[in-house]
Amino acid sequence: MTAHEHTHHDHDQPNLTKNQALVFGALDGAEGPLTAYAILDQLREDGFRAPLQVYRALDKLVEFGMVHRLESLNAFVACRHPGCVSHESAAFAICEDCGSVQEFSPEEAMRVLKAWADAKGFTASKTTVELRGRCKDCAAA
Amino acid sequence: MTAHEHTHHDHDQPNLTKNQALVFGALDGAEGPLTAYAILDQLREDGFRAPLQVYRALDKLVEFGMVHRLESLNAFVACRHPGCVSHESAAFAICEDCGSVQEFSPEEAMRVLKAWADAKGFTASKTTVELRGRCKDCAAA
DNA sequence: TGGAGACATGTTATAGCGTTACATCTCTTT
DNA sequence: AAAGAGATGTAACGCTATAACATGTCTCCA
Repeated sequence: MTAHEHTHHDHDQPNLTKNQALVFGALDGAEGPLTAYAILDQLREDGFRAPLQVYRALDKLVEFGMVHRLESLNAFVACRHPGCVSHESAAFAICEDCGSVQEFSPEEAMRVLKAWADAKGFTASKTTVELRGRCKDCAAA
Repeated sequence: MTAHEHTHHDHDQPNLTKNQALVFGALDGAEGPLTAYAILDQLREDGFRAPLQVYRALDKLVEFGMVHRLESLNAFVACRHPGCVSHESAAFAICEDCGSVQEFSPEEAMRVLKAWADAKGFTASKTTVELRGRCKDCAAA
């Protein structure tokens, strides 16, 4: 079972290893983001025993572009790029009331950031954009 | 000694408490970002003994807009807003080679993000924008 | 004047997130 | 069969952050 043949952020679904498939399944089935330890607890019945098993799988899944890390939460979500846009331009709106996360692709904003980077000679390998606040539903409640 | 009378992200320099002043001094004198524990170690000779002393001061300094938290590093930097722009629109370019951090204010990008949020009914209380990559100097080397 | 309230501080313990180091297993290739 | 590469298992540890509780230090005002 191999999980290679990948350049970087490929759009093809790679052949996942057993652990990668289990971790992705946990994230894909979850409503919101999960921490590594939450995933570990969920996968104990599948034989998971140590954090490293989760982190190793997460590293690969992020590399494949199938999972995003939310820096401001120290948590992970399965990728739901609306319209199947580039994984490079992902941004997240995180509701601090209900914990929901919306993924979106602010391509115009990303262009502006890239323009700044180009002008400064900065080569960005990853761009993190996260909005923390209150979602529509929670604001209405 | 008081450190109040603040609405939110005031531009006035508040009267800092002893601990706040020490922590801010450490960050302001540092070349790059510092973790809370690095600050703690640096302030042991000033009587600091526990992480909480640092975190309490950091919370206030962030609230005052004098310090930014870098989510992707779990570290903190003194604010160096070029041109004294709003603390609300701060972004950071973090070099993974040399550890340097450039703060900038991509107001156009922030406007685009705010427009998305408005359209979705999302009220953002904080916006995190961090570029990870390679700075000009390190690319040249 | 002395007590109440508000805020800052001190201290210990603990919870949560992530990695190092090392051993083993399973395939593929030759 | 031997060698190499990648995946996995396990234990121990280190870094990041907070909970809970105790104490100190002011100001205000009855």
